[in-house]
Amino acid sequence: MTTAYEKAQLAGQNAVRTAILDAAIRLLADEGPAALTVRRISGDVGCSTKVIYTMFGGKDGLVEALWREGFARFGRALAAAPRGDDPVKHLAALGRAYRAYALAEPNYYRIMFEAAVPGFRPGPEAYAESRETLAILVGVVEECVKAGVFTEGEPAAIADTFWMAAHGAVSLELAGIFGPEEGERRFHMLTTALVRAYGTQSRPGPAEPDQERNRQ
Amino acid sequence: MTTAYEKAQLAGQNAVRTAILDAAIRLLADEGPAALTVRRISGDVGCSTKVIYTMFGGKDGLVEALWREGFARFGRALAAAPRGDDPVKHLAALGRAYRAYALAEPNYYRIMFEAAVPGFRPGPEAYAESRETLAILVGVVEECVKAGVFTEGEPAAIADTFWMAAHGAVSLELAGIFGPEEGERRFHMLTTALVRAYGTQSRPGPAEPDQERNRQ
DNA sequence: ACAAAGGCGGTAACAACGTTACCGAAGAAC
DNA sequence: GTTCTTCGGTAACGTTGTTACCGCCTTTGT
Repeated sequence: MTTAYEKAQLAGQNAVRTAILDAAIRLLADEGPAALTVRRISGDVGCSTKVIYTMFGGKDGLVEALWREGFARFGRALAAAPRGDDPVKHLAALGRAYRAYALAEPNYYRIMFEAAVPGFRPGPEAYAESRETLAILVGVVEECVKAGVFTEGEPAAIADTFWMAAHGAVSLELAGIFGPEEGERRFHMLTTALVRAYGTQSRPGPAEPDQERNRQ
Repeated sequence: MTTAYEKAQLAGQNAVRTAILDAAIRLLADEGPAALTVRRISGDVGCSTKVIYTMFGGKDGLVEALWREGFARFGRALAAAPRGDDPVKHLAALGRAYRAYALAEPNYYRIMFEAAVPGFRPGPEAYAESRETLAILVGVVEECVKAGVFTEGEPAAIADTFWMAAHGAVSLELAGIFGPEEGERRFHMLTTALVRAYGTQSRPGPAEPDQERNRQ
């Protein structure tokens, strides 16, 4: 009898690598980050723990691979949001896709944005990758500015605030603060408020000295 | 020679309890949630691990005590925000106090809002306590509505969106996405945008059927 | 084609973790 | 004064991530 692991072993080390990743992905989706133990994964695959160390350099390496996988899925989910004809509608669809992804794959989201695996912190180049995933959001905001529905402002900064708002909303919802129905209402309320704000932004004109800014 | 632990033991079990909590608090602040191990805490206090189990029922019980301590500190920080004469200014001060607390005691914040201690999930009554801490925010929003600067809307819902926005901002900043200076700019931009949005909210009047809401 | 060398992987161990069974001691109850 | 309960220290158990050791297989050199 040949196990699945032995078959993958014959197919080359790349097949073993993807077999391990698949097992980890299934484990993460089914039972959450706490089930991601080196022994459990190697047991599911049918190999020893040593293989994970030679393939990924340790648990952190494997989690980083999961981290990248999560961002890839996240990016595809955002790219699949209906574009429509109106950049504002595209922006709204992007927001719904953001929340839908976080709720559909909460364990990936927690690994990506909340340090769900105790020892793991993504490297500095990982932050760049996260921003790259959110580049699509910057593009849509740029279109909104060009179309004149957003009156002024740096697109990257505006996009960041949408990101912060969406992240805060789904983060609290994932934490259990809001139920699903309340979560959707609040998410919609927050994002539409932001759209309204940037549509009615006062020009830098006179007055409004913003003297409160640097107190505290 | 009498150790600090023996002295506390003579002073009653309450003194032992606070001695353990103090050690855990110091450990959390100095080295983060990963350093919160039963052995380490009991070693610092000078007692055996068993005491923590009789006092708190296990590590989760101790972490829950830290969780409550964090919310108490958070509540005091929010209450200390300068009230001023204008509810909008009070709201802005509240936002700055929110961010300042999260940056000043990030490990508490992570325990409270991101599951920084692996096994620990706060109980259902804990969510009620978290909302109670944020009640001050609801009160300020109510004042803004009464004063007419916020044109309409349920104060609790509006307050929730401010909470979501603030949480998302500091959560991404704590994750290292934004540097401190950029973090402050983005935080200010997001919160002022929300204030602007609720000040210019369109009355439920005609048109605006909001037909995008329940698609996806 | 045969020997030498290198690397890959399984076994078993190590340190550290949360948790608990055991048991002695100390105080409470009658 | 005797008994009984409760509390805490010791030492263990079952986990975890990680690695030293050592065969076995593949590859390379001639």
